[in-house]
Amino acid sequence: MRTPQINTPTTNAANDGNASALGAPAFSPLYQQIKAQILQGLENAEWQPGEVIPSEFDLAARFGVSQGTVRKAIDELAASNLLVRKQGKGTFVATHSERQVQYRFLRLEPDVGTIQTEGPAERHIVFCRRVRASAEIARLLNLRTADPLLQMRRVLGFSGIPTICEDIWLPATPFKGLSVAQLSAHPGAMYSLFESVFGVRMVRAEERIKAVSPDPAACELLEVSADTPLLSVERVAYTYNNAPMELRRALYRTDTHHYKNELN
Amino acid sequence: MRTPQINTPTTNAANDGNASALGAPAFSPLYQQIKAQILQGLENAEWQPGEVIPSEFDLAARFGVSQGTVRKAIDELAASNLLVRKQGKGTFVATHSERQVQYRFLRLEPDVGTIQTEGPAERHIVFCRRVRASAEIARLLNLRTADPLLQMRRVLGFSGIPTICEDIWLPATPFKGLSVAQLSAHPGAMYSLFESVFGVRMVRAEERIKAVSPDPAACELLEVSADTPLLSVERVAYTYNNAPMELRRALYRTDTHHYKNELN
DNA sequence: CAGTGGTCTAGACCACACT
DNA sequence: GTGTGGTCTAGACCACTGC
Repeated sequence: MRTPQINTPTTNAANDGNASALGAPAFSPLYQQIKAQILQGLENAEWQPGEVIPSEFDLAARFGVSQGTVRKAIDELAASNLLVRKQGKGTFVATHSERQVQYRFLRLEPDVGTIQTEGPAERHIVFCRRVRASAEIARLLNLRTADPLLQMRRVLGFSGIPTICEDIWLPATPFKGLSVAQLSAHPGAMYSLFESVFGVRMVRAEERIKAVSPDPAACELLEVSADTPLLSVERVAYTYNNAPMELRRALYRTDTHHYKNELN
Repeated sequence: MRTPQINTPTTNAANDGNASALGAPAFSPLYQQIKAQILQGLENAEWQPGEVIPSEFDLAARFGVSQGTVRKAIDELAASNLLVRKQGKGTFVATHSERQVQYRFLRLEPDVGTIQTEGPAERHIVFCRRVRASAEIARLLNLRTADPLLQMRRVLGFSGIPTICEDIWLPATPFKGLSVAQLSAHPGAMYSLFESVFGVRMVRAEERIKAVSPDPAACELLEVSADTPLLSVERVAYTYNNAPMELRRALYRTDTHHYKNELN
């Protein structure tokens, strides 16, 4: 939000082709630069989740471009679920708590057709403690080995059946002060808490899925026998700038549920 | 491509608000109608995969709208991977054979970092026969029970290790004449053959994933013991109009590979 | 060079929400 | 009504491709 400067200062309007003669081949369309500026505003928490951002005309004036250009920038941010447009009201910073789907990245759904709404799911936190990063976890979270982490284990159940058992690792610094009490008290999903209390917004995630046999601990927590195959889902969730902020290793029971994926 | 007519004939240019006073609340933006018309052209095979479609200006003239409106329609079709834009050359009908990724919907990748390119994968067709649809398969493919189907079973291997075993069901009518010889002869992926020989283009797919223990037949084909958990992937692939055209039930070995998913 | 898609503008009007 | 996002237009110029 600092610099209304665009590309080379020489030709501001229209299009100025490559930025600098004899320079790097870097050229990005105006709307990409606007997009980057708005993204910067989001990272700097200039606007909080749920708040409106300035109108397209305001932003256009601020950046010295036309409304259509701002529009295209916002279009892309809205497509990445970072902003939400509401006709007649404004453009809002996306938030986790408002979402219909309580579980942002959870792709598990019940086998039976429809009626079973899943309800709010029973949550049980097994433990929450401070640990140090193993080499592997450090690599996935882009930290150094032995960096401090928070680790928690929890079980999610649907209709009284424990279905998901997951270990969660978080870098200690951004989540300083996170406690079991907080986790238990918070009504909504975990990402909603991260957002409202710690200002950490998860933007996208990558999952790696395998089929495994459960270890004894998981057998007990999920109440299954040792020969029941489970879905192993390793998820790394990212904030802005592709910065990894969370690692989850979960085991899903798939006798009554399945992992649903849409391919385009 | 038939009717250059848009919404109500009364006001062609600009925007005419709701189509008919006192009529249904149906209103769709011009670019959506253009999009539908282009889609119609794709369904009617007016342009073949790999071919160019008319330029934005040509289409704009044909439909009696501005170039920007056509552009927005094409934008959405390109976003759904139905069209591919190439600057300076034109807009092309998307094709499977041209794709870098040989396997359109396959999300399995090797665990080890990078170097192993996977190669072209070894393919082995176990059988291919005519069957009749069970109630369940008929439901998934939007057919009637006992409708004629083609069923084939095949095994895919990477680096000499059999990794995927899948059953494929296809409605017999659109795929009349498909033979093992054809399948074996065709160099590329299966969807490429469907497209070039039978004119069936798969546009999107849905997968349901579970963890299972293999049945004896799968054990033998995949060379694993009965207590090795496998990923069960049921995929329904759709053409235009959300018409299901293929059902696959696959088992993936996940000891050396994993299913990779990106969540946004 | 002409033709294509890609970007940008300025202005118009529509649909929706709030007051 | 005013202000917001949503659609549409007409025209300009840029970037890339191929003749």
